[in-house]
Amino acid sequence: MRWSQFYLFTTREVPSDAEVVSHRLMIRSGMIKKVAAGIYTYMPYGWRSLQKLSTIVRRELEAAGATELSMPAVQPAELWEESGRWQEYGKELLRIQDRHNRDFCFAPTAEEVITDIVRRDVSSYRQLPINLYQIQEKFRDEIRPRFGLMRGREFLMKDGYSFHTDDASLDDSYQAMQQAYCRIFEACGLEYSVVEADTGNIGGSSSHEFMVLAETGESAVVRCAECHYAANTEKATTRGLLAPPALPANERQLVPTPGAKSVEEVSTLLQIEPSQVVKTLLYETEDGLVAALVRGDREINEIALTNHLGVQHLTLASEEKVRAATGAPVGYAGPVGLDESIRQVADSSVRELDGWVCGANQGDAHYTGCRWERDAGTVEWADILLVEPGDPCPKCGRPLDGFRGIEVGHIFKLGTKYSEKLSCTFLDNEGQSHSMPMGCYGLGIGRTVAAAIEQNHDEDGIIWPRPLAPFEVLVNVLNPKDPEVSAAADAIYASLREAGVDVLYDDRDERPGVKFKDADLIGIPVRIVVGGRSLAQGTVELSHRRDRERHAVAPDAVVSRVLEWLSADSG
RNA sequence: CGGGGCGUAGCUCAGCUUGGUAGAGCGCACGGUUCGGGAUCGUGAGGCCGGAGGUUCAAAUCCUCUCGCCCCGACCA
Repeated sequence: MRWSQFYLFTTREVPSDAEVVSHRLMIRSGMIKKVAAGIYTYMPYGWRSLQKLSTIVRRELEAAGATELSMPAVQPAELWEESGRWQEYGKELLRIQDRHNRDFCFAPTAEEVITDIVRRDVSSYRQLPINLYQIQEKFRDEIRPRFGLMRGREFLMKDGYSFHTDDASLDDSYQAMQQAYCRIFEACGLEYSVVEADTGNIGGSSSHEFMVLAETGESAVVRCAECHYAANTEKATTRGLLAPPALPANERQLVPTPGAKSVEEVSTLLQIEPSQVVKTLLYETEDGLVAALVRGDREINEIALTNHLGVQHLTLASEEKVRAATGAPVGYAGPVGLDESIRQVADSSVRELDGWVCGANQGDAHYTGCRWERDAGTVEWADILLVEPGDPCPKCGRPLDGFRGIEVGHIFKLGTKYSEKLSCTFLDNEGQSHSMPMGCYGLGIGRTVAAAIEQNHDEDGIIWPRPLAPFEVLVNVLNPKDPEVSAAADAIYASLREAGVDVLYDDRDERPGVKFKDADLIGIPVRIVVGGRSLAQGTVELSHRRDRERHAVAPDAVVSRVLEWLSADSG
C-alpha cells in the first residue's frame, strides 16, 4: 500500500479529552475518530489492526471446533422478554421502536437469538455439542464510556456460545475455549493472566476473565505467586486473615463518642486499632434494608454482598433511611440492638474479633467489649470482605500480589439459565427431554487492540506486536523527488510485495523529519529507510521499531533479511 | 444518576473577572530559501464564540434555560 493513496492522517496534537495512552495514540495515529461519546469510526489504519486480530481469533476458534455465523444487531423484544432480560438488563440495554411501535433492542450480547436458533434446529443429543460464534458490533449504553476503545458504547466483540448434553461436555468446551483464548492472547504477544471472576448479569455458575496487565486497567486483580490462584477482587476471597488482639469483653459498655463517626475517629478516641471495630454499613435493596458488617480497617465487596443476598439492586442507604432505621445519624450503626427486621450479613473476618467496638444505634455513642453470641442479634456469616493485596491466599495462605488489568476476555458456564427459559431442549438416548447446558465466551476485539497499545508503546508512539500491526513493514523513501532514490525505493517496495510481505510504502513528499516522526508514531515493527546518503554507500537502512537500531543492508538483500526478521519475531 | 469541569478557526488554547471592531500556535493554500528526526521567512483563506431566550445603546463576556463533551464513583468485552 502506498501511503499517498492510503487514508492515513496523523496529528501532532491530541484532543484534550484523551487521557490514557492507547486512546491518545489511537487518535494521533489516525486509527479511530470519535463520532459521539463512546462511539467511534474505525479509520483504515485502525481497522487493519482490528482485522488482524479478528483473523487470529477466527483461526484459533475454528481450530478449537467453533463455527462462525452472524446474528442481527437489532433484536425483537419478545426474545428478551422470554429470557427475562428485557426487565433485568436495565438502562444499559438500548431499546428502540420501529414504525409500528414494536419494541426492539440493539444487542449487547446474543444469548437469546442464538438459543432461539438452536432450539429450532436441534432436538437430539446426536446433534450436540454445538459451538457457534460471531464477530460483531455490540451496543451497551454504558453509564460512563471512556478511554477510547477501552470502554465504548458501541464496540466490536467476538461472542461465542456452546450447547451441550451435560456438564461434562460443557466443561470440555469451556476448557477448549479457555485454551483457544490463551493461544490468541499469546499470539498477540500480550502479557495476561486468567483469573476467577464474578458472572455479573450474564449469569451462570462459573467464569474466568482474561486480564491484560496494565497500570491503566479498570479491574483490580489479586494473584498468588505460590499456587497460582488468581481472581478479580470482585470475586476474590481470603482465608486466615490475621485477627487483631482481643479486647476485654467481660461486659459490654456504652461509651460516649461525641462527633466520632468514622472508624478512624472512633479508634483514635478509644485508643484501639481500626481492625477491632465492627464497621456497619446499611444498604438499600429491593427487599429492604440490609446491614453489612466488616472489620473497621477494610472495605465491603458489594458484588459479593449482592450475590449473597440474591438481590438485583444494592446501594448505600441514604442519610434519612439510616436515621429512620437506627435512630441515629450516619456513623453510629451497629449490630447490637439493631432492629431485628434488618437483615444482617457479617464478613467471616469479624467473627474472630472479641471485645469489639461498634456503633450503639444512638448518636455520639459506641459500645465496647462486645461479643457475638452474647450481644449481637441474628447474623448471617458470609465472605463479603473486599480482598486486598497482602491478604492470605484462600488456597495456600501465602500473601496475595495485586495488580491492575484490562478485561479483554470473559468466559462463562451458563448452565441451563437460558435454555430453560427459552425451552431449548433435546432428547437423550432414552427419549427423555433435557435443557441444554450452555457456555458463553466473549472477547473484546477493540479492547484487546487498545490493551496491546497500553502494553507496547514509548514516548514517541506505538510499538506494534507484529501480529496486530496494521502493516508489518514500512518502506520510507526520504526524498521521493530524487529519481534514483525513488527508483530504488520503488524496487524494494515491489519486491517485498511480491514476497507477500504486508508493507506500507511512505512515498509522500514530506520532509524526512516528518516521516521519521510519523513512522515512530504509527509503530510498524520493521522500517526500511531509503535515502540518498546511505544509497551512495550502496545500502539502505533496516531497523526494528522496538530498538530503532539501524542496520545497513544492500538493496538486493533486503527481502531475505526482512523475511528473516519477521519469522524471528512471529510472536 | 450523584459530584467536579469544559464548549471560541480543522486541532490545542487565550480573551470572559471589569460588556465596546474576535486573537495566538499548530494545520491548510500560494511564493522564497531549505531538505536524514515534526525547517524557516513572507502572503493568505478560515470563526453567526454549542443552541435558544433575556438584560443592555452595545453580549464571546452578565442572567435563565437547553444541548453536547470530559473527569471521579456504581456497570462490563
